[in-house]
Amino acid sequence: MSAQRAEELSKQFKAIADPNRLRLVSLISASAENEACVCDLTEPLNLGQPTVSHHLKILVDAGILHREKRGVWAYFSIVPGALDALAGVLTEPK
Amino acid sequence: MSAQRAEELSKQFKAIADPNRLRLVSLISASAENEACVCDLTEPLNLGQPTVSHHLKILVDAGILHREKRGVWAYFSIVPGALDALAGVLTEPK
DNA sequence: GATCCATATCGACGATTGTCAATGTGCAGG
DNA sequence: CCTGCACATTGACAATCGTCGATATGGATC
Repeated sequence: MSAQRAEELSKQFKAIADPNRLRLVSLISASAENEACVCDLTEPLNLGQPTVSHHLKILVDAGILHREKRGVWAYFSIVPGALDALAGVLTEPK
Repeated sequence: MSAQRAEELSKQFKAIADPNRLRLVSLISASAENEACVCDLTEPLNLGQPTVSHHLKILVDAGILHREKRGVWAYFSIVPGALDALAGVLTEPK
C-alpha cells in the first residue's frame, strides 16, 4: 500500500474512529428515512449542538455522510457504498 | 449502538486509522508467512525503531495483531478474523 | 423590518497523539 | 562475564483533537 493511499484511507477511518461519530452513523442509518437532522442527534448523544455539528462536518468531509439542506433543517444521510468501500479495504488489506 | 459498544469499536478503529499503521498491517498480511518482525518494517516506513514498536503495540492492544517472541526476534501476525469483524460493523451499522 | 429557530462558525481550553533521542531488557555468541 | 543485537520503554515535544460558550448566518413567520 502506497503512502498516499494510506493517507487517504486514514482520513476516512479517522472520521469513524470516534465513539460519538460511530453512534452518529448508527443513529442515522437506523432512523426512519435513513436521514436525520442535527436536532434529532443532539439529545441521544448528550452533546451540545455545536459539537454535533462539528462531528457531522468531519463525516461529510470524509465522504461518509451527505448533507442536504431543506428549509431551516439540514438532513444528513449515509453516502451509498461509502461504508462498504471501507469494509472492503479491511477484508483484503494486501 | 450503546455508548460502551461505541467506545470498544472506537479503540479498534483508532488503531487502524493512522497511515503508518495501515501500512503496517498491509505489509504484514502481504509478507511471506503472514508475519514480520520489527526490523523488516522499519525501513519501508522510513520510521525509527521505537516508533514502529510503538505502533505495533497499539495494534496488539487493540486485538488486531498477535505478537510472538522467538529468540531475539518478535514476530507479528494478524489475528484471524479481527479485520473481518471490523468490516462487518461497517456493512451493517444498525 | 423584527423576531424566532436550526444550524454553522469561531476562539479557547485541556486531552490525546505521533515522533524522536536516550535508555532499559533479555537473549545469544565468544 | 562481556559484548552485540533486536526490541521495549521512558520522557519530552509539537501537533492534532474533542468539547464548550459565544457569535454569526439564513430561512420562516409575524
